[in-house]
Amino acid sequence: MSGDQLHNDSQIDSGSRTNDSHKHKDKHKDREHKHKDHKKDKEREKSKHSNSEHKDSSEKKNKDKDKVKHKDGSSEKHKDKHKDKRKDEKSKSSSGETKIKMEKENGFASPPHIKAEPESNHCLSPKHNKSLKRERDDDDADFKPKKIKIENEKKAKKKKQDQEDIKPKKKTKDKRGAAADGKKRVKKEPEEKWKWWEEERYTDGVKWKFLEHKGPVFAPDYEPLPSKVKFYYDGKPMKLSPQTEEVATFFAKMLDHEYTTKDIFRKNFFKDWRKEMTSEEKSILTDLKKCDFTEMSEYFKAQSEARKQMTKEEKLKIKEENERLLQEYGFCVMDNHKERIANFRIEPPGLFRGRGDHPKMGMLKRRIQPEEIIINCSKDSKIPPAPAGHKWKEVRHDNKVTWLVSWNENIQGSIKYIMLNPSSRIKGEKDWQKYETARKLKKCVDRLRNQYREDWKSKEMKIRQRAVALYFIDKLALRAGNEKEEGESADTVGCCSLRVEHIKLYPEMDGQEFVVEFDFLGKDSIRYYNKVPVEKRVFKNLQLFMENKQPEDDLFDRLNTSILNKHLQELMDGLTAKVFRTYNASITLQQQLKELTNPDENLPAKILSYNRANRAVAVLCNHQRAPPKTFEKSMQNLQTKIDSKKDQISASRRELKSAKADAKVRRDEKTKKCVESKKKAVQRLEEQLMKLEVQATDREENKQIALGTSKLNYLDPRISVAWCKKWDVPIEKIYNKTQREKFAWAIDMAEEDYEF
DNA sequence: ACGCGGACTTAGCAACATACCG
DNA sequence: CGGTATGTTGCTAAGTCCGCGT
Repeated sequence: MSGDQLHNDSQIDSGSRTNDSHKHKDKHKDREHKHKDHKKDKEREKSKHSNSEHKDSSEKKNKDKDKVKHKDGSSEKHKDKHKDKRKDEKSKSSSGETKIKMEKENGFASPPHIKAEPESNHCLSPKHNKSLKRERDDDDADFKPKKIKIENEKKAKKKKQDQEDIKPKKKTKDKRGAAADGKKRVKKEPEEKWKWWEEERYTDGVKWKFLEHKGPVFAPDYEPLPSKVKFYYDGKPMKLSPQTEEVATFFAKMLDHEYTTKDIFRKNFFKDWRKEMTSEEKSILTDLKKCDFTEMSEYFKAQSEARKQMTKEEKLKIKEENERLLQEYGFCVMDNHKERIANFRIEPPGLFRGRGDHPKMGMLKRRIQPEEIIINCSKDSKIPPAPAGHKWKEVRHDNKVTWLVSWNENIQGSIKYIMLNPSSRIKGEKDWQKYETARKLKKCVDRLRNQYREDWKSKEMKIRQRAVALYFIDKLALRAGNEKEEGESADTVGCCSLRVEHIKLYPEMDGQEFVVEFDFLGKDSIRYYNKVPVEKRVFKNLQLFMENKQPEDDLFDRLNTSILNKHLQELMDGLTAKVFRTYNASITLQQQLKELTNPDENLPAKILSYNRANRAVAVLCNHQRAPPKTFEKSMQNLQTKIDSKKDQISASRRELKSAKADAKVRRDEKTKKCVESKKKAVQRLEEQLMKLEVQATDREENKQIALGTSKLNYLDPRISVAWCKKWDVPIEKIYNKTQREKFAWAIDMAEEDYEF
């Protein structure tokens, strides 16, 4: 019934769909889909275990009586770019055999135990969330930065450090901290840290009232090579003009990287290099193959070797110089407070290397001149001077944005910015708000889920697609998937931009029904591979969406991120696709922590539990990393240690035994004591062994999973802080110094009973 | 609606710094 | 004390999403 029905229905509209889903703009000439880079992806490949379904109570009662059709007039606009054969070897990717065992950890993020709280209105009502705190009074009279509170941070810090270095009386003060971060120079923060989270916030898009900074630091000028370092063309030495030589050095420095052997890289490089050449050079240097950079390359290797061999003093000097630069340019004043800048250096010139199969790899990233720089600061601030003999492109005073400096980048034509550090108020507030939005989603996620399940039955194709896509985003934490211009970057996709070739449907597989196999490259060309059983209705819809389409056609041809987000916005104020990732990540952490933490276990075991919870999130979000180069070896080392520890234990046991025997015979105080101490020794060793084993497990499980990204971007830090408080785990075990700075707000405000 | 520029978040990797081991 | 394993920071590419102009 429903199947046939659907089928028929779909034919009604398949006409129109097929029509345009097959007309392709021909802008996509061809792209050679080589995907050589797949090696890496393969290595990382893993199969995620299937996730459990949302509760699917209402399943049976919905028959597919509805008609599916496109609303006529509905934009027949297809995202019909992908014509060419993007078929590539992906298919041969053996389905996830490498898999990382994670059992339920990677389960679907929605915990069953969250009951629907009764505030649908909460979510519906637009614009009511307003602020976490009172609004900031905007006519705040004395908001001008007359006095800068933390102005002496620098000095204070310095002094502190000195102190520290001199007399390590740190222990008293920072006993908990000492363990986790450096024992010696525990850098002290300035006494009273500014708690911006206790202040009112701006409304109406104003980001600051006062902003002063020193401008960017430019890349050092090019220093020509010593004349003894030769470049050869066709076997003959050739002196290059400085600009030409500079670009040549970029290539030389990459010589032993694999990508200098790639055609696209070489082609792009050579084309851009030639643009830098004098006409004479241009006429001579016509073939990259005849260019010999090896002497240059050797020279740079020697240089970096020499750098490593520098004496302590030399190194210290460099360090001091860097520190000076940081102190001068690394901070700004924003609204009365000195704040750290994230990236105060302009990106130096070099050869572009995108990630994955990037069509622009090898292109020359130009050196940026002051004349290309836009400075943003407040009118009444001291405007940073341009370098001598130069001027800025523009100085503007836009307090509706957060950046201090911007420039255009020549590879993608995008804008680059200098902005503040994550510890800054402006970033922190935003981050906090992000988690508040996710918590708001928590309150209405059940309603939303019911909604999209209903929409699977809609008669409008567009709505069905939207609903299925949303299901994926929710269940699998996929990214939204904006359209990308073809040929501008690597061919990667997200949910809305999935193509037919990226999924395979299996009505039945390994005893499970309705399995969808995903295999595509996502952000940063990281492979997403997963086999998921889905609800029947989803499965049927997918079949419908795929009817009469080519592999390179869009799966959701009536959907894009803008349509989806518009819909989400209507369901909940502030809701967009990425909120689901945040929500599902955070709720998974919370729930996993609850599940995995064993109150009786010791500290290392608790931390392992935390890492496992964290890992469950990383798996959900597909945060992968290349296995560390030294992984096997370090694993082996650890095993050796474990083995020797075991030996020690048995030796120690034997001693204990004989001591006991001895004690039985001699029955004096001394031997008794001896037994006791042997007993202790065994215990201690066993504890050490445990710790090592835990470490080994942790590391093994972490082989190709990156925890950092989720920790930094997806997990409400208050969950972690609360967990630490609850179980008496020092926060330093979970967050390093940078992370503690970024999450200072959460550390300060979350209590042990915090609920996401 | 749509396409695009702009602003801002999220991402993995490499270089660097520090802890650790023999 | 030097060399290596491990943790941290810097770097910048690659996403998301919004708002504007058409």
